[in-house]
Amino acid sequence: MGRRGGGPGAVTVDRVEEIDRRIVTLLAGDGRMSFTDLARETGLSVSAVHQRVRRLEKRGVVRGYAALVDYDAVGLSLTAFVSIKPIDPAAADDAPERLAHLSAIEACHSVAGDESYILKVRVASPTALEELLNQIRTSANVSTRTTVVLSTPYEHRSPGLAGPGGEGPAGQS
Amino acid sequence: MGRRGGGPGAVTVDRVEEIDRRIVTLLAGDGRMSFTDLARETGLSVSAVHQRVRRLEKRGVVRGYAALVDYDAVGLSLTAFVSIKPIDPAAADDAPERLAHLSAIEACHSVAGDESYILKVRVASPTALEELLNQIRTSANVSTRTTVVLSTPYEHRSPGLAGPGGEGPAGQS
DNA sequence: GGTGAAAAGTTTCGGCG
DNA sequence: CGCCGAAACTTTTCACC
Repeated sequence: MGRRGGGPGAVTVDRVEEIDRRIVTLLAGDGRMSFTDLARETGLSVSAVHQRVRRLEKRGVVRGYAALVDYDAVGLSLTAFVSIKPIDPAAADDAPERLAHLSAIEACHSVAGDESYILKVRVASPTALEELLNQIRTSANVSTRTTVVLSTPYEHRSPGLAGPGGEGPAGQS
Repeated sequence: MGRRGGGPGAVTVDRVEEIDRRIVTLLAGDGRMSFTDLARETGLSVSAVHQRVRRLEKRGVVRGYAALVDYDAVGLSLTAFVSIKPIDPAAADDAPERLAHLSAIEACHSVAGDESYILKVRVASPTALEELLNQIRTSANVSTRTTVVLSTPYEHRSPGLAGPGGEGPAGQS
C-alpha cells in the first residue's frame, strides 16, 4: 500500500503519506476545520483534500468526529477509572459486552497486569458512582478497584503521528 | 442560571436545559452533524439551534471538536496508562507542566490514591515506551507504574447527560 | 425564536499532468 | 493515478421581524 503501480514518483519516500498525516493531525486538533482551510494548510486544492479525507475515513484512519464536552459543566462532575478483575477466572471473558449498556462508561480498555480491564466512567455524584460500581460488579461478575479523578490538567491532546519508517515523536533512537 | 427573570415559562422544568442537553449529546456523538440535522432532531429552526450551539461553545460546555483517529492505523500502536508518584513528596507538584512538552502524552489526570497522576500515552513501539518513561521520570522527578493496553473494546462513548435535578443515567436512586 | 437572502462551504464532474 | 478548477447544491451567517 505504500507504493503505487510503479509510476515515476514511486522512488521518493511517499509524499502521499506525509500529507495524509498532516491532514489527520489537523483534523484531530479541529474536527470541524473546513476543507478550504485544510487545503490552504496542505498546499493542495480543495477537491484534492476532500478526496484524501474521504479516503482516510473509508480506510478507517479517521473513525469519526466528536464534540469535546466539558462534562463538569453539564452535571457529570465525577470522573473515575475503574479497574476490574473477574471473580471467577475460569468464566468467559465477555465483560465489555456485559457492560456496554451502562452509559456512564465512556471507555473500556483490555489491559496487561493484575486486572483485566480499565474502565473510564463519568457520573454525577459519589452516590451515583456507588450505584454504578454495584451495577458493574453484578453485570460482569467482577471485583472493582476505583481511582477517583480530582482534576484533569489536560485531555484529548493529539499525539504527534509516527512517520513512514516507524519513527515518531517518541520513536526509538 | 437555571431560571429566567420570572417570566411565564419559568414555572415548568426548564425546557431550555433539556434541549441544550440534547444538542450536546448529538454533537458528542457526531461532531460534524449539520445544523440542519440538529434542527430536525430538536424540533427547533436552524437558526435557533445555531444560536444555542454558539452559546454552548461560548459558555465552554462544548470545548471544541476533534476527529477520532485510529492511532493503530497510523503507527502509534501501543497505548498505555502511566501512573506517576513524586520521588520527593515535599517537592512542588508541577508534574503536568513539566510533562506538557511530551507529545506522546494524550491526557493527564490528577487522582486520589497512592499515586498522584495518571497519564494516557501513545507510542509506536515498546522501545519508544521505554524512552518515554525515562523522559517522564527525569522531567518530573517521579517514579512510574505502567499498565499496557492490549486492546480497546470501546472508547469515546458519550455518557448520557445528567438532568437538571442532578438525576442522570447513573443518578442516585 | 423565526425568516429570508447573501456569503461561505461542500460535493461532484470532466479534463489535465 | 492523483490533482486541479468550475458548476450545482447545501450549509452557515446576518440583519430584521
